[in-house]
Amino acid sequence: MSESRALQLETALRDAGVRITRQRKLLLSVLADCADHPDATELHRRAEAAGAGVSLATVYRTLTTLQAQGVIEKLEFQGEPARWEPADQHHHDHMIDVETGQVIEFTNDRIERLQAEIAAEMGYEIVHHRLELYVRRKPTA
Amino acid sequence: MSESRALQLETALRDAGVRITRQRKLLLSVLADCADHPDATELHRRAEAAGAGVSLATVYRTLTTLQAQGVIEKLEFQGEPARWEPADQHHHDHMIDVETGQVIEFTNDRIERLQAEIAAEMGYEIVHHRLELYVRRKPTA
DNA sequence: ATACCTGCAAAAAATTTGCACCGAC
DNA sequence: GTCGGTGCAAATTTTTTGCAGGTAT
Repeated sequence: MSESRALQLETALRDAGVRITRQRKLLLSVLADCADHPDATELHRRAEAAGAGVSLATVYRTLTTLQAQGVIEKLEFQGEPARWEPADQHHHDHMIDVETGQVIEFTNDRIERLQAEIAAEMGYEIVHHRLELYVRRKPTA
Repeated sequence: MSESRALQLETALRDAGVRITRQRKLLLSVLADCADHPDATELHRRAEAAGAGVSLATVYRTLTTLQAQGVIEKLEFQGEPARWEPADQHHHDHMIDVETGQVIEFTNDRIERLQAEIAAEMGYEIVHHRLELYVRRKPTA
């Protein structure tokens, strides 16, 4: 399943003129298995753990390439190194639990619409946006 | 005016146990004059331009101190160095014109409320948030 | 007088890049 | 075979820190 997802991407990338090297294959498979939002160093660690070698420089270059192809997305939370996630079909925002560091994804159409309205009112259109809620679990009274 | 604002802050800071040094006075006055959102290097440049000297290390340390005192706020836009703004009485979000880099401040109560609702629905309370709209001027058809 | 602050220069942390070699197509 | 990709190590960029001396209170 995540196996086939990675293969699917390889075809699409090749069609887009991106060469499928051993390192890229490896990173695609590591990314396909991500349930979380790892940074470059962590992805490098996982890739190495998966057996084959990749240099950290190549990890960075590959992430940039895959982002340009729309395959992954870059997340830049407060002051941490950049994290990455497979590009999803549906846009979503992020909630970060400040205690645990856990990242929760969510969507809300009303917020999306309001953002577009606000921009439009001021004569702009949205290219992209970033909404992050830094939260704490509510005390269960 | 911005003169008195800086003096006002000096008193408050002193009361909070923060020593008012020549360098901090200088930075407070530079910050009070900011209509924009400069980064540490830019603040350093302006401070030097204002006559007296400050080391960049001190600029960084002072910014951290002032942030801890709630006097200024740190902005971290996409991949750029951190920028700073005087802490305002009223919270606001930011719109960044991707063509010009211009930063526009805005507020929207409905968005604020929706955010709180979303967090609450999932059992969280918001500690703080970040909403950035990266926008482009709409073609005036 | 005593902390706390500052400058300098070195260290860190994250990411990028030059260059020679290698491998996908 | 060609052109783009990779590894390595060095460079960049932004920010932090150790230490010796300075200064606000």
